[in-house]
Amino acid sequence: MEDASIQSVPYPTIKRYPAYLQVLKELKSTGITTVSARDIAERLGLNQVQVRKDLGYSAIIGRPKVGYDIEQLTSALHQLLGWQDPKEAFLIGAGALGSALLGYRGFQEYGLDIVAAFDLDPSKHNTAIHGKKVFPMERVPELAKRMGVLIAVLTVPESAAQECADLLIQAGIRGIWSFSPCKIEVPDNVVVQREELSAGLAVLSVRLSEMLKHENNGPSAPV
Amino acid sequence: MEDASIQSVPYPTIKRYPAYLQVLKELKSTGITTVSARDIAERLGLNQVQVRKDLGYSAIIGRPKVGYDIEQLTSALHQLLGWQDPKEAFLIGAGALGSALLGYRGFQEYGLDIVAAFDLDPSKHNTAIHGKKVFPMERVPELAKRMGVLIAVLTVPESAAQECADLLIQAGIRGIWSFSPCKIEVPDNVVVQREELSAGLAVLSVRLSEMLKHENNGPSAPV
DNA sequence: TTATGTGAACTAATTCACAGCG
DNA sequence: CGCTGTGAATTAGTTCACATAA
Repeated sequence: MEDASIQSVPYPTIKRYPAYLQVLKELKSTGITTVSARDIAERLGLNQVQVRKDLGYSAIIGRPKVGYDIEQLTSALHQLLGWQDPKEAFLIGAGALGSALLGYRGFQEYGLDIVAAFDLDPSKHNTAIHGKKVFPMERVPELAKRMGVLIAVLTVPESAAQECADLLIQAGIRGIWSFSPCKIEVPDNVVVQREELSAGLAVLSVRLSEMLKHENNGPSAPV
Repeated sequence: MEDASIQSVPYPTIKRYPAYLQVLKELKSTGITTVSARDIAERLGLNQVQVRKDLGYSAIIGRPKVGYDIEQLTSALHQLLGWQDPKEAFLIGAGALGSALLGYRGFQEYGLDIVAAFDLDPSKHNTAIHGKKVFPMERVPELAKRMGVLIAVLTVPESAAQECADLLIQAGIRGIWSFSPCKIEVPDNVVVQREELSAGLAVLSVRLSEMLKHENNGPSAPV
C-alpha cells in the first residue's frame, strides 16, 4: 500500500529540484555538510515552506535546528529525478541551436551525456561538432540499438520534427526532449517533453514592458 | 477605469503565446486568413477552451463559424508581448551556451536581436562568434548607452552572475534573461527572468523513469 | 451546426499558521 | 529558540457546461 509511484511528486516541484542540486553542490564544495530549507530558499529566491514541502517528497528527513544532510539530500534528489547514473543521448539536428547544445557541457551535470549527433543534411555527415560526430539520420536505429540509447534531444526545424520523431521511435528511442514548438504524435510508450525557449523570453518582455509603462504613467497622473 | 494593466494576463497564458504565434505564422504562409481556436489547440496539443480563454485577453474578437483573423490576432499577440518592434540585446558570457545562443537565429522571430557579446576573458575580446563581436565587459556601459540597449542575455557561470548583473544594471540594462540557476539581486526597476534549461530535462527524466518502471512492474504483479 | 465566449466547478499549487522536536 | 513538518486556507489555473451568434 505504499505505491505512490504514479507521479506523486508534482511537476513544479520536479522542476525546482535541479536548482536545489546546484545549491547543494556548491555548499558541499565549501565543506559544509548540512543545510536548512531557509538557506536553500534564500539562495534561490523561493519561499522556505515551499522548499520544505518539496524536500518532503524525498525519504530523507531533516533534523530540527540542524537542517538536512547535504550528502543524503543530494542522492535522494538524484534518485527522485532518475539521475543516479548519466543517461546517454543522441542529438538530432545539428543546426545552430543543436550545435550550441552540443558544446554545452552543462548537461553532464544533469545526468545527460550527448554521445552523437545526427542530421538530414549530407554536408554535415562525418564532420564533428564540439568533438561529437555527426551521422546521417538513417544510422539512428543501428547506433541507438548498439549503444542502448533511449533519449534524444530534438533540435530540427518544425517542419521536420514529426518525421524525425517517427524515425526515433522506430529506433527504440523512448524519451524526446523537443525544442520545436509543435506537437509531436507519439505512441503511449514514448515521452515527449517540449522545451519552449521563447516562453521565458515572452515573460521577460511582458514584465519589462509593464515596468517601463508604469514608469512613464506611474509617477505623475494616475488618470 | 480600464486600467487592467497590472499584469492582467496570467503568466501561463503569456508563455503559450509564442507557440500560438508560431502556428499563426505557419498558417499565414499557406495563404489562410482565419483560424479557429480548436485548430490552434489541436496543432499544439492543448485544450481548445484554454486557447479561447488565452486569446480572450487580446482585444480582438473571433467570429463564430469563422474563427479569428490571423493578421489581427498576430499583431494583437505581438502587442500583448511587447514584440511589435525587435529589441536589441547584449549577450554576456561567450562560453559554450553563450556561443550557442549567439548562433541561434530563432530569437529574431521572438523580437530579440542580439547585437553584441561581452566576456570577462581577454582572450575572447575582439574576436567574433557567429558574426557577433565580443567586447570586454568594461565596455558594456558605453555601448549600452550608445545603442540604447535595455536587455541582456546572461550566460556566465553562476559564480560571476551577480557581479555581471551589477555591472549591467549600472550600464542601464533593465531586463536580464539569466541562464544561471541562482538568484540575482537587482533593484526594483530591473527585471530578471531565470531560464532553467535543466527543469525541462528533469521532467523528461522523471516521466521516462516512471514509464519504464511501470513497464517492468505493470503488466504482471500489481503487488 | 460550427464556432465563440464565459460563469461555475474543479483541480493544482502555494502560502499561512501552528504543532513538535532537539 | 531555530528548525522541520503538515493540516488548513488561499490563490491560481484549468476544464466543464452552457448561452449565444452567424
